[in-house]
Amino acid sequence: MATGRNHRPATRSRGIPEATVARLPLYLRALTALSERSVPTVSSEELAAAAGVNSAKLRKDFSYLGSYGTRGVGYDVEYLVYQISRELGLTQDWPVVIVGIGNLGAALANYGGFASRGFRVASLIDADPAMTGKPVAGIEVRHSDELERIVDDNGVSIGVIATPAGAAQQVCDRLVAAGVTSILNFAPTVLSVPEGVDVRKVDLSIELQILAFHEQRKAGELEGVDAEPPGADTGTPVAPPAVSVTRRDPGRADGKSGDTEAGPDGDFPAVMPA
Amino acid sequence: MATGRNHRPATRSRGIPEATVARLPLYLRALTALSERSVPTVSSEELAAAAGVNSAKLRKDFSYLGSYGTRGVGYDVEYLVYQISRELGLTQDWPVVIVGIGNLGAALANYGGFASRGFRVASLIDADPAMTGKPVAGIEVRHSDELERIVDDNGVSIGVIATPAGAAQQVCDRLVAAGVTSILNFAPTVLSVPEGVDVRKVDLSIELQILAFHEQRKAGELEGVDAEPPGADTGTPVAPPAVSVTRRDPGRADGKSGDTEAGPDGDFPAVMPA
DNA sequence: ATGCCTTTGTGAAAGCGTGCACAAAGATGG
DNA sequence: CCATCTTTGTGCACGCTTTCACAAAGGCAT
Repeated sequence: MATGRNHRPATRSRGIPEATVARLPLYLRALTALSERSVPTVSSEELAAAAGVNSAKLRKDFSYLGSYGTRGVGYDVEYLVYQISRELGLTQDWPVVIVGIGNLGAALANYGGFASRGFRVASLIDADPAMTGKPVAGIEVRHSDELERIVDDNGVSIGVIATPAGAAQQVCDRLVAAGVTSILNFAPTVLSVPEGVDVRKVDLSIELQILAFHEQRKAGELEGVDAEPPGADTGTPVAPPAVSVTRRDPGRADGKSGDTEAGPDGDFPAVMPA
Repeated sequence: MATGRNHRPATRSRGIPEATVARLPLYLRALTALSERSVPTVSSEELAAAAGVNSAKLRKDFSYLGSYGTRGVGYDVEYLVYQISRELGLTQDWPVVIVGIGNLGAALANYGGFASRGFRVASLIDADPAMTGKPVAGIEVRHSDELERIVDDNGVSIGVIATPAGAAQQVCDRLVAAGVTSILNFAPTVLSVPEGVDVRKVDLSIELQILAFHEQRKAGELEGVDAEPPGADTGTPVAPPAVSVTRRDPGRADGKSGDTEAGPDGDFPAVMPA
């Protein structure tokens, strides 16, 4: 679930629970779709279905924002779009820098819609001198030497880290020192930041592994394959057969097993490094 | 937070809480790093610090797996790596298909390390005939007409959707019909799937919006800027000024505001469409 | 105007997750 | 063999989240 640091009461921020905040973007998306179809009002039931949540939960979520509905009718779509946008801080412009223009960084930069919801790519930054000056998504990549100046000049408070894991903490430190107070981290590392800085993490590796867990569970439920009785205490902790076993993929017998960071695997550091 | 569907008791799967499962990959990563440095054992305190969690939580998490530690010493790194890998189902090979080879799909495919943790890219699939046959990351892109056959031939049970939002549900339906039972969705849509199919969602848009919320809150705490007293009931729901206001960016006055899907914004559908 | 019907907003309760604090377990040194 | 010290495993309490269920509110038809 890509959670950030949680060294705070979880429900800071004037009453609105963290869980609710995390769902507001979901509602906003559903509402925007309705708005584009010129739907004037929507009931909690309908909107909840569109957002994929329980209607009672949705009503309670909205109740934290205020009483924006009309009993017997529902919610005014446009009004709610505005209220949620305002609550999320999307009615203002957020300049964002992306650090690490590898495959992922480039993909992010290429997404033109970045600008369409209050976020604006102020700059792309990469440490590789070969990248400097190269245009990506119409923006010239700038060298990381300029990081501090870029952040300062543009008043950037949100930074996206798409570097290899090894560089992430250092980049993070520099961003924070330069004034960034919110970081979206794609690198597979636990970033340590000072109090007051928010970090959120997106990690495909983790998502896939969670899916694999459930998938295995599903497979094991049907037939007791490989399932090894849970309570079965193996007694003395015996050393495992090897780091990885039971691969049924015959090929790929090259030596590149241990994927150390900055390894040979392209420059897609944010994903699948486990 | 990229949560999947939650129409289940949350703590299904033989006792192991969902929250614990979500942290296992984190522990695994930290342990793998220790293993590479040939560290033989680690205490819950050290490992917790490396994984960025509370040590009590970590111990409780491990207690669901069994008693794999030694009091007074800690945990055997290799043994724990093996146990967690096994629990997550990473000791077997998971063939994965990626559907939608736009910027993001290509970025995912290019990540060589995909294979390094039990996941193997079985095939890349795209609906655009112009893409068919083109090699991406050394794998030929195949046309979506072949989707069913590919899934069937390779015994694929995990699918990654990186298509535009408009195509996601359709792709999802076809994947499920073909036998896929776990889906990682990068498209900004709520997918509806039959019972027994797991969906997890990764959504940069949502993460950024959550950051913006906290950022705004931080800014508002210092000075009462724009903060509008929370309890202030505006009385009758007045229509909002406009969909977006208060942008302080002077430029970008083009007409592309509403980003409908399949819009002009490149092919990075999975991110920032809100 | 009145009554009915729909839908919101919200107490209250149940369910989870987290973190404290400590007893039990095992290693280690004498 | 015993004492001490470290570290695990877990009972317990607390707080956040979710869900239920229903009264209050408002529209609408007659």
